[in-house]
Amino acid sequence: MSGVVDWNLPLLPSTMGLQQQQQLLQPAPAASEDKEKGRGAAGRNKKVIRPRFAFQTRSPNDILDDGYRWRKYGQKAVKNSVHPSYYRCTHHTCNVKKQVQRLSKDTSIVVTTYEGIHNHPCEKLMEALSPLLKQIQFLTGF
DNA sequence: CGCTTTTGACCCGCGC
DNA sequence: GCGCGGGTCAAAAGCG
Repeated sequence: MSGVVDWNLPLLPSTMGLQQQQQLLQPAPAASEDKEKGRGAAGRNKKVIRPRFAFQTRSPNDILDDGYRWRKYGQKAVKNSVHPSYYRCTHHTCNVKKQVQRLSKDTSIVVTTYEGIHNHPCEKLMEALSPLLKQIQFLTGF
C-alpha cells in the first residue's frame, strides 16, 4: 500500500519559524537499534525497524511542537550535565519516540532525536489542511 | 474531568 | 559473577 504519505518526514515545527538553522544528521546507517528491552510489557518482540532522525535546532524551547502530541516519560541525568529527556507519541498506534538532549556547551542548542515513524498524520497539520482537503475532495468528487 | 507532568524505583544488557 | 549504566515504567500531583 503505497497510498500513504511520508508523514514521517520532517515537518516544520511551528516553533521553528525562527531564523534558526536546522541541521539534519543521520547518525549511523547501521540499524543496530534492535534493543528489544524485553521488559514485562512484552508483546512486541519483533525486530521493529525504527529509523533514527536527529534534528539539531536552536531554540529556548526544549519541546518543539512538530505537529504531534508528545508525552514526557522520564528524565535520566547522565554524568555530563546532559539530561536527556524522553518523549513518546500519545498515539496508541504510534510507537514513535523522541529523545531530546541539551548541549552542555550551548544550552540554547537542542538536539531532538526522533525514533520511529508515525503511523498517523499529525493532527495539527491535518487540522490545518482539513478544510483544504475537504474542499479538494469536494471539487474532485465532481 | 482529563490530561499532562515529575520523581522514584525497577529491570535489563553489557563490561570486566 | 558482579557491577554499573542506561532506559523504561509506575504512581501521584497539578493544571487547564
